[in-house]
Amino acid sequence: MEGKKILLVEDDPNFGAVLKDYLMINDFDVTLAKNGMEGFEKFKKDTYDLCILDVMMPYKDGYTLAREIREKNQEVPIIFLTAKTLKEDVLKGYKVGADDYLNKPFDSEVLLVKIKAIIQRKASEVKPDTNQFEFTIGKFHLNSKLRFLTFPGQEPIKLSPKECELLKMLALFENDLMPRELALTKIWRDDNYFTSRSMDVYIAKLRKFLKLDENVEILNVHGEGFRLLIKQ
Amino acid sequence: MEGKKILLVEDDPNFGAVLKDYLMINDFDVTLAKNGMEGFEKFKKDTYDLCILDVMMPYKDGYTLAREIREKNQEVPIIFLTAKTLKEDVLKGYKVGADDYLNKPFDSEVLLVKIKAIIQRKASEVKPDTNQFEFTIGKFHLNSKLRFLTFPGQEPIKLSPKECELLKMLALFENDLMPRELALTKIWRDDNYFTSRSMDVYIAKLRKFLKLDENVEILNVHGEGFRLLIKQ
DNA sequence: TTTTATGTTAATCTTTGGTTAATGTATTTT
DNA sequence: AAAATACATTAACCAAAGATTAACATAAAA
Repeated sequence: MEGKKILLVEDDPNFGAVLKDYLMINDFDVTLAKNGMEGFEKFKKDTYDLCILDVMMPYKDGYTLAREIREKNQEVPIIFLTAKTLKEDVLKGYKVGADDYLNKPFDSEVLLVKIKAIIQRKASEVKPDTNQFEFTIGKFHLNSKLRFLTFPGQEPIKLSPKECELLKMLALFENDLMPRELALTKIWRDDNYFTSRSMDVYIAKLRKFLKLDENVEILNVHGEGFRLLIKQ
Repeated sequence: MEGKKILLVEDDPNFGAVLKDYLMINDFDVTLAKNGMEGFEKFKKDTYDLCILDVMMPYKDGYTLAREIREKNQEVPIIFLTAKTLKEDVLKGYKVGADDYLNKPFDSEVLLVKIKAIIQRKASEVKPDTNQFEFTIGKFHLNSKLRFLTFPGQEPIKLSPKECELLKMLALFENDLMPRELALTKIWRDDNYFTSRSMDVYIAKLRKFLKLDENVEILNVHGEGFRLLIKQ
């Protein structure tokens, strides 16, 4: 549950700051945006596990923002914060794809319980895309669930979570460019100098493993990303 | 969604009847019980897709009933109806394993939306067959009802409830990953540092028992969970 | 040729898991 | 009621696994 990324969009700066601090104390990684516009910009730039949106905001209200977020991402859970308890609002929220509704003023402990319940629920749902976990990479076979990379006549190689996720993503883009930025935001959940270097380290590790099959190779596309090349 | 069975436990006969009718008009198959005692009797006699429990009831309140229901069945969704909005009550409800909370007076349309959302969610969850209680684990045989683990030429080993549940869950995932989080939420009903360590202690105990058969092993998948490996 | 991006190794830091034993807690036996 | 028991949780310590960072080397682009 630790380190889950939350996008908090709240126009009241005091309340926003307090709530952010409270969530961070409880081991969430919180990004605060002070209006709908900024919220959507931040949403596009990163990958979040949960969005908490204030309904009443100037320029762009919570519902509009939620609809925009849903266009980009059908999965991410959304919680609305609202002072209103009007039925139409609640129904409107559910229609836009809300996961829960919280009336202000609310108890922080209740919010925490709800957040945990929602994140846990989402985690246990079957995701159609991410569900594939068996890959053939040249003579190799990758099981990304058990994190095993097998090669005929060899003991299976155990992969670390990062090694495994990276190789899986390369395999999904087989022979095609896997953008650097994509791997960083999806796997490292952050895109900066250090995570970028970290990724390079992992590329080196994978190359070492993949040496067993001379027809498999990870190529760099300068400034763009990497390419898992599988010859013939 | 049609014909789903709902157990409605509500002591106010007027309100109960109205709600029952409303739900039946909306194609649910509703059984009404007028107190906790009767509710539990009816629950044991049939299989329901959802329970809607009033919190405030004479003799046996909704929480107590929910706990009893949870003992028999960890899966069935529970919605509480309550006039109170006290924080402790909400938290208590979630701890007992509630799926949602509704404050009276509530809007019937909202209730309907919630019911549908919850039933749909539960339907999409994968549930391993929890009724099975006989397992073959290599040369071992586990009876999870009597909590006996037998090995040819040995006195049967008596297992404690936790030992047994954990081994059973591992057996259900035989040779596949049993996610740590799943065992914690299902068996320990909580997922935190201490329950996690407690589980590790139980894994150690099970490993000790399983040593008798060198083809049976509990492997760890770092950060993910455990795997009951049964060789050939 | 100067800057920027990548390759690689090793050191350091962090998180997770294994194990034993002590402590807590409820139930049963005496 | 006290003692015994069975079981579960917590603590403590160590080991293993994994991730990041630093440092230096090399390659590609501006």
